Amino acid sequence: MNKWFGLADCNNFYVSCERIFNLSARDIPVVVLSNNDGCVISRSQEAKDLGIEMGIPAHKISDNLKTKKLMVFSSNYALYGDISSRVMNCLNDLCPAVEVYSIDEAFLDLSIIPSEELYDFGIEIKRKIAKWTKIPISIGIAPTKSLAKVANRYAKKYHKEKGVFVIDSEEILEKILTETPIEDVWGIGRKYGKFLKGQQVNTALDFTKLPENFIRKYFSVVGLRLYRELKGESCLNLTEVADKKKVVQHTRSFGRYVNTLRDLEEVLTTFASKCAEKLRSQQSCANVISIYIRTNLFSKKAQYYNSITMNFDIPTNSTMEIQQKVLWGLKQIFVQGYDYKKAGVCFTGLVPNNAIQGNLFVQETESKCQKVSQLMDGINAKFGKGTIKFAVQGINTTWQGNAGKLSPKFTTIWKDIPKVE
DNA sequence: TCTGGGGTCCTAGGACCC
DNA sequence: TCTGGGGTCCTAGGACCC
Repeated sequence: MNKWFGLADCNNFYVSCERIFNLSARDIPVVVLSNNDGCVISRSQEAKDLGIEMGIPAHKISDNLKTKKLMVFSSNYALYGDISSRVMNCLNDLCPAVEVYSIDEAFLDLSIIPSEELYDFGIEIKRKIAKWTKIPISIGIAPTKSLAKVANRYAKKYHKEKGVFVIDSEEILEKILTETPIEDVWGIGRKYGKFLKGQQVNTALDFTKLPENFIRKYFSVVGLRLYRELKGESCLNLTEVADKKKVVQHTRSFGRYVNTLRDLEEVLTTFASKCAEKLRSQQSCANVISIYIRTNLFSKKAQYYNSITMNFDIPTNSTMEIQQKVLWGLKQIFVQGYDYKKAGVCFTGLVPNNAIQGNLFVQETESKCQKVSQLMDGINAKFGKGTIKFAVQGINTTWQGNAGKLSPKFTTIWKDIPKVE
């Protein structure tokens, strides 16, 4: 039996989320900015038409703000995350099997759908998602995941009205691959794209015509898989259950410069506490923690970067234990006299809670710390994030990033729920 | 003035073991 | 003085993704 993969991808996802509740954002150019209102990370079609590029710094679109009717939003991840899970739930209801690939994309296993019905099936999914969630999606369908990606891109670009495209014959496959520039292929980034173009490999079709030993020589097995997938041989399966994270981190730029040890303590213990919550929510403990602090890379002033990596005697996810480690580590790397702009905390060596190796030489304090963390999680779940935290995390967190254009958390906070009057 | 954040996988090379 | 070969594990760095 033939395999059929679908790729459902939300169009301009963050912008589309903002448009659900904000009617004045429809039909005009809209962009959503990254954390700290730094860069453009989502654009409506109208904003794309204005020539606003993906990833450009926000200050470079200030002209558009003045002269065009451009609407700007700070990113509202509480909203996007919630809308995303609604879309994914709908896809789960409609499809035999779903792999959530990112906040706005999912692979679908459509192998049981008769091939002559695939297109209509795609149209129906799209129609229902639009009706149920107000999010427009595009769907690409093909015999491999990589080709479903290609088909999806093609649907967005050339079949915008219908938003569905199926690669179901050799002729169509060849035509699509010819019309897909190599740098637009999933898995071909800037570096490989440049290299391939230098070799006169300009389209996805050119790539599939290369001899296999060329691929083996210049690409890893990832490239080889892609090569085979583009030729129609399915190498990547659908994985319905997401694995636990292998790395958990929290890094942010600040809304203002930070110069004191005390403020950095607030920052890093806050970041560490967010990570600890993430670790507990996936029932993992960490063996290793790294922290770093840095000045503003884009500034001409004196630069400083330093990091430290520390091991725990026994893997932990307890906020208290972690914060003690952070405070000690920060003292090792902090140097007075710089304007700090960014910091981060990263946990690695993650192990499941129930598979923790004890340490002969350390007395286990299993522990009040654990209980305190669990209690705090409970309180914060009930009364809202940040209801209770450690004093070291500070109260007047003036270093927090800018988010001047933040929309309400329409679907996740009671007081923000839209009212009909 | 203002430039994001969180991930994955693979490979090469060094340390170490028998 | 002569000093092998096969293997594992870990880490850093690079490439990519959304």
